[in-house]
Amino acid sequence: MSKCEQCIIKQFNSLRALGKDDLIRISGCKTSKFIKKGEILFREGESINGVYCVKDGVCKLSKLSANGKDQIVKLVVRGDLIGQRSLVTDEKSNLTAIALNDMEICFIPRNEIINDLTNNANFSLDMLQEMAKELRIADNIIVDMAQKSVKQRLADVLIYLYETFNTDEKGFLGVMLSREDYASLVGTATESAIRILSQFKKEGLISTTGKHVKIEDLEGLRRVE
Amino acid sequence: MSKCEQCIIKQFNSLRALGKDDLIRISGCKTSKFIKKGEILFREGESINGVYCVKDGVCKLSKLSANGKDQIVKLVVRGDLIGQRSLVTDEKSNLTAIALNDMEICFIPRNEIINDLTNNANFSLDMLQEMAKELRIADNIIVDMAQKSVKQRLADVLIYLYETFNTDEKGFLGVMLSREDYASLVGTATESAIRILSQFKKEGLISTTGKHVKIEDLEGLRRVE
DNA sequence: TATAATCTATGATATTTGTCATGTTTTGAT
DNA sequence: ATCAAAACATGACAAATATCATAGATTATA
Repeated sequence: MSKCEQCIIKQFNSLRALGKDDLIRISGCKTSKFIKKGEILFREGESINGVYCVKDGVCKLSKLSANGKDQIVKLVVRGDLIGQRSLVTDEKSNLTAIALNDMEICFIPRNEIINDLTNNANFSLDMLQEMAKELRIADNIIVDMAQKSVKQRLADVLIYLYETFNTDEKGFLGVMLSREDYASLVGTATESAIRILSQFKKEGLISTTGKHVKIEDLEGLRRVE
Repeated sequence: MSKCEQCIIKQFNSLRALGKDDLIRISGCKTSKFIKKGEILFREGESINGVYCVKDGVCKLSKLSANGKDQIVKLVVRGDLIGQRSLVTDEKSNLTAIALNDMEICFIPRNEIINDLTNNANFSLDMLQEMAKELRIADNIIVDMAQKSVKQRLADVLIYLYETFNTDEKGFLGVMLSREDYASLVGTATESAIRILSQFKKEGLISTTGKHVKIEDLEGLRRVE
């Protein structure tokens, strides 16, 4: 099993703020897991009791709305932590986490890391900064959800995916989502998402082969209204 | 001018986590202001360079969307801090703050408080917990924006206002918003907000006298679909 | 207190989005 | 390779929401 103090992934999250001794201690009690595509890490309402550090793969954080549809709030990628909020507030999870890929993750139990939060100002400040960034992003999403059309939001999602996951050798987006996931990211009906993707294809903005999506005209997507 | 160390308002925000000495120091360099209804505290893109502590009154935090409409992201009330995010990340403001009431606020310059954030683990942890709560609320708003109808969102807003501001002697909501503000909170056109408020009146859920709104049937509002 | 400016209200209509139905394609398991 | 299940696609229609136009009510101010 790999050691936290040597792991490059920690550069991408608040664990970078911990000292070597703390990392060695944490390394000793962390567990490492492989999660298969589609598997559930945890559900809304469950206690997480620790934080996950994503070594590889992608995962969606979603919430069930009153009308029975899942809304994806955030995609979590390599290097991200999951569960900081519950760690900090000691509440049950507000979201459900489901792997979109095969994932490799490490789990650090709450007991082992909660003291670092109260004693290590570097660590808590780093986490505070990360959370401040997330909050700004969330505010921007609220504005977009309220003010942009479904078509614009779907174009935004495609641009976001392109910029976040890049493309594979063949030029396809580095993450494969179902049409339902697209709908759930945008906050629309699955049929609407399908229709708009079809329209984008006709307009030459994207091309698709099954679930594989290729961005053909990034600037065109940016111009969608 | 009132002294921070004796001020009861600090109980409601992270300043409660500071020690007496720090509060006395901060008290010595804070400024106190009265802001009139409609006045702008700061605009999107400006540097705030400190935090505001709201002693009295209400203020809206909004963001201009691409289509030219303002979206209200959050209402800030007595006891809240404004500008923590910018304090933490040292970025310019992402939002515009406009008073909905006559307000009384204190301003604490960044330089005076930033060291507390890096040195005082109690303070940064408290702020981290507050921000974690805000982030959960923001996630829930994203889901509501994406999945609920305008009518439901407007009913939610009325319930939120009732629970947050209570009512005056005559039973009217403790905060007075324009129809445009209602629309901007919900994320819809002003005409749509007006129409739905009219409908709520006809259904006996609320009554209005000019800008004054009275909740007549709270449970009915909760049942709106 | 007049008068302009702003806010509220409502109708008519267009546009967007959701829902239901149906057929096709892809995927996964045996 | 075959079959069933799931995912994708599209048409037809309904519902929700936005936009434009217009008029009345309220508010601020000279």
